This record gives sequence, C-alpha cells and structure tokens, in this order.
Amino acid sequence: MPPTNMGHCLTTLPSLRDALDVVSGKWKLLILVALATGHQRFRDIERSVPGISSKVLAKELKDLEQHQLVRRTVQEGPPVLVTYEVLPYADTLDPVIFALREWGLNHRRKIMGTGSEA
Amino acid sequence: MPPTNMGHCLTTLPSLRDALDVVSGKWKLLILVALATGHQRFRDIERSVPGISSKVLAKELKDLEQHQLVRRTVQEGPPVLVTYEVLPYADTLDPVIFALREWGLNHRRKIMGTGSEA
DNA sequence: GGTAGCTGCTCACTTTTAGTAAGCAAAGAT
DNA sequence: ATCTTTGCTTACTAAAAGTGAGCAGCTACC
Repeated sequence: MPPTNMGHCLTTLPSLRDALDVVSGKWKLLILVALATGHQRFRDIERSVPGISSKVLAKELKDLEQHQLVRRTVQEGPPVLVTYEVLPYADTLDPVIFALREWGLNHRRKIMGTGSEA
Repeated sequence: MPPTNMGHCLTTLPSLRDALDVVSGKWKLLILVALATGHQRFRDIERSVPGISSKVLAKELKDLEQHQLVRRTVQEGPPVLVTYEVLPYADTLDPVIFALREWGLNHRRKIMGTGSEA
C-alpha cells in the first residue's frame, strides 16, 4: 500500500453522505451564516442572501428547523414578530463553513489568475 | 457589538457562494473521495458511490473536469481504457471534506441518540 | 461463432426540485 | 384612505435528478 495523504477511507463516504444530506444544496449554509451575522427576520435574511426567493427560503428554513439547526419563534403582537435564530448545535458547522469559505476565497483567486502566470 | 464567535463576516457570504457553486450538490465530494481512494474507472466509481446513476455520474465528472478538479484520460486500446484521477488542486478540498466528514459522523451520533434518553 | 458479459457512456422519459410572479392578511406609516 | 412592510403561500414554468433501456466495442467461454 503506497503512502497516500489520506487516512480517512472507510468512514468517509457514509459520514460525508450523512452530512451532505443535511447541509448540501445552494442555500443552507448561506442562510446559517446570514442568521449568525445578525439577520433574524424573514425578509432580512431574504435580502441578505442574494438570489434566494421567498419560496425557497421558507422551505430551507423549515428544513433547517427540522434538523434542529434553527429555531423559529413567533412573538405574538400586534405586530406579530417572527424571528429565526441559529441554535447552538449549528455552531458545530463552523469548521465546515470556515473550510468552505477559505476554499472559495482561494478558488476565486485561482480562477482570476488563470492564464497570467509568468 | 457583542463578542460572538464569528470573526468571518464580510467575506463569508461571497466566498461561500463561490465554493458552493463548485462543490455543492449531493455527489461531487463523494465522487472526489471515491477517486482519491483508488476508484479510477467509470464503473468503479459508479459502484463505489452508492445511489448514483450513470447519467448523473457522467455529468458530475464533466463538471469536475471543467473545474479542474479531475482529469479524464483515454488510453487507446484495444481495449480502450478510460481513467479518471483527482488533480492535485482537488486536494485543497481536503479540509472541507474532513470537516464535513467529522460533522456527519457527529450528526449521526446525535440523531441516533434522540428519543431514547432516560 | 454465438451468446453472454463488461465498459463507458447516451437517450427518452418521468419525477422531483428550483425559480418566478403574483398575491394575501395583518399591521404601520402618511 | 392609500401605500408599504412583513411573512409567507400559491400557481405556474423551467431545470435538474432519477429510471430504464440501449449501444458500440471489446473479452471470455464453450
């Protein structure tokens, strides 16, 4: 067996699948970040996640709620106020978000730089 | 401003979006892991990524190739042999994969544990 | 040399998901 | 009274994913 840089072999695929089942898709992580950075109302999130629609946001928030990453709170009014907040458990996703963000940053750099390496 | 655990605020959303544009979806990371763990032929990958279909695999591989994460090589035969391999650049995704794998592992543990306390 | 099998796909089709635009009830602001 | 904002939902359309079959090129076997 040649020495590769991968010690993760047997558990990787199933665990990754488990994670992806919860967190894959275009929007979920972005929504979590939006929430974590202080956007707690529906329209607020909608505005801060560029490109998302009400419909998809509503659905994604339901998913996130079901996965216990987000809590929806209704403060009976009037005016009725709906607030979303990340649950502590969602913080366990920080490493994922961090890694992806780093990679995205780097990838953009790479894409920008293609073709001009002296 | 209250001291939260997030130093990543301004660049997070765009970088994350960049990353997700390349890497989000149910299959791409799983395919990369399959490749990295020694499955280099089409049918081999297909078999090792449970649930994927030929059609989707073909499409995902094309995407990955276009993003310069994977290279397709045809060794003219006969028998014609098609091989896929992860390019070194794909290794930069290791932290992402690692983080997701860890999270998936933990999440499964959490889910298993719900409902049977006390 | 016929038939069965594997490989690396593609094609036609159905189902699921995402996206778009409009709208709606309750409230607030002017 | 009218207009705007909020937190959604509802129809509709478009795109993507999944399903099953199939196909060319080769091998393997008897």
